[in-house]
Amino acid sequence: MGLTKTEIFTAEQNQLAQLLKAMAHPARIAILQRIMASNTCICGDLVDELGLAQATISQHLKELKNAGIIQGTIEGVSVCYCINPEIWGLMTAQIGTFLNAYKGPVSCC
Amino acid sequence: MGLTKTEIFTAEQNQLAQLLKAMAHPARIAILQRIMASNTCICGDLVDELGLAQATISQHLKELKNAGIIQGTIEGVSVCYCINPEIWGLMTAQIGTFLNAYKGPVSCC
DNA sequence: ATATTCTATTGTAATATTACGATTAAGCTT
DNA sequence: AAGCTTAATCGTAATATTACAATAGAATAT
Repeated sequence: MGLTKTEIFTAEQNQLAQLLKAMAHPARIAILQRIMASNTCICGDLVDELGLAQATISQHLKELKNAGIIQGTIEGVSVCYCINPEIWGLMTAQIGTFLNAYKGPVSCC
Repeated sequence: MGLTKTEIFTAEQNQLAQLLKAMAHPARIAILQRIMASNTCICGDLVDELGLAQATISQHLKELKNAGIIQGTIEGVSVCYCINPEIWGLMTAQIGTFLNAYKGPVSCC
């Protein structure tokens, strides 16, 4: 045990869960907010601004990158991260569809 | 180590992360979708319809309840779960604000 | 070439999550 | 009361996550 039974769920459910999971950590939310705040991308600034070790930031960035939410390009000696516009759009739509499926309290407990 | 350093993040970041985390599992997404599908609430139906053990479903329901996303009322011998309208609304707004903070690719990598 | 800077990776410890069998608790039914 | 149904809880095993020090890799600067 201990591992999610992905095979019993739909691809959409698994994908949505994966995207939500990628953002479901305060550090990663902070990272995404920081990237969005400066249109121009950043990188090692995150290490200074958030109070986490460099290895930890790098690990969080990797998770966001694996989920496809951000992308990084090497800019000389440093790495420039930014939002992946397509994935962000798809994700926003997918989350919106899910959340808007709720049509208020009809007759419930 | 091994525990999230919540103290270095804002209350908003921690709260949003917590809500996202509560939904960041295909089983919990399936549960929420199932609850939304039948306006009228369900309970043990989930055990039959999802392919997970009763204890596992109960555990997932508990997490959703802890996050405030759903609420359960005892209905005789069974328990009726439904969406918590207020939290759902707040959550939708909070996630929307976060996702809409991204204003497309301005000049990035 | 050597040093410096920046980031990724490796290794590791602490903790959390996921899943399920077994048990308990609470409410009907007879 | 005794039995049945439904759901929560406990205990446990397997795996995943979070965080960091230490190290490695890659590009620039001296």
